[in-house]
Amino acid sequence: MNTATPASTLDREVEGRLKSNQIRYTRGRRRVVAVLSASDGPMSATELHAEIGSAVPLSSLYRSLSVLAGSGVLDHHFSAGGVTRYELAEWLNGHHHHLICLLCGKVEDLELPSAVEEQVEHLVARIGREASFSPTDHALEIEGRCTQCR
Amino acid sequence: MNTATPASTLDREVEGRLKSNQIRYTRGRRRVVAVLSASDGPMSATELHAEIGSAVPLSSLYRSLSVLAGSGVLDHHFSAGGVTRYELAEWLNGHHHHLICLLCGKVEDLELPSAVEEQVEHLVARIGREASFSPTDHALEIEGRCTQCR
DNA sequence: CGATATAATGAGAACGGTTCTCATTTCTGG
DNA sequence: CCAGAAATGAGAACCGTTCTCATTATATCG
Repeated sequence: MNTATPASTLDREVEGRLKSNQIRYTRGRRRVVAVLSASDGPMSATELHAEIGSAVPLSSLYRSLSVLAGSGVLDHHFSAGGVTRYELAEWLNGHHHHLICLLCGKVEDLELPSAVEEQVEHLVARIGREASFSPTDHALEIEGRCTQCR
Repeated sequence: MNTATPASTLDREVEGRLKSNQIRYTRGRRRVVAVLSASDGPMSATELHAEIGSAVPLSSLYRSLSVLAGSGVLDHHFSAGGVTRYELAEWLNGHHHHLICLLCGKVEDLELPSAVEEQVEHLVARIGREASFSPTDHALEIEGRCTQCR
């Protein structure tokens, strides 16, 4: 998702970020970014593999994912079954929260109205101050049943 | 954690919950609950094993964890390396959020002042309505650096 | 353009947290 | 105590992920 950022712009941004680390923006990595930018939530290696096809073997896919995450192009988070899911990092995708379906495991991105988001930011900052913890990121994770599983 | 609930009361509550499902509250399971009730954040099977000692072998520990989670005594969530961490369910431990250290991986429970928590509840309810999603639980996950890793 | 260094790829083995199997042991209720 | 049900323990199996290493692609410089 990112209709405000056409693929070419996205690619340019990613390429720039990678180049500054001497990392090449190869075909396999472009596919990963393309598929993730079209998704409305984080995807696992297996899901990406299914979407991309056997052109990018699993071992390469896994490596691309960790390279992209390591250079800040992707964010990752962890779900049931020891599975890691990836999505475009927030500087590419925008800050958002997650709706997590307890039945099918699907994770959907959720962007809050800016007024509400501001409240959350304030809250997080205050918590950091009071708990002597240095927050760098936050997400409201809402668990429940999605439309499909209702 | 849970100074308002002495171990014996906790045990009684857990035992009741299990009994209604024909599940026995055995020594190994008591140890798990005891260690978790003394922890200030969720623990992995490995961490529990280190704390409890070899009296409860890993295979039994894993089974106890899934039985306890399955009957609603424990909540679980997922972290790096395919690791699942467990903690007392909210009806035993109280509702809370998480401070997650990006460096050492430690997760600490965080209870919000009730006024603030109420705001969050409202927010979650509203989101559910607008996104046609049925929220059953939520947590604000705050990532950053903990006191030790500062 | 061609040479060379550097990074990426692909196939398969290895790893590690978790789950499963099954024979044995422990509980519980009658 | 006995019979049935549930839990245990040791080890094998599972599966997502990471590693290894030989090969291939890419970029840069002369």
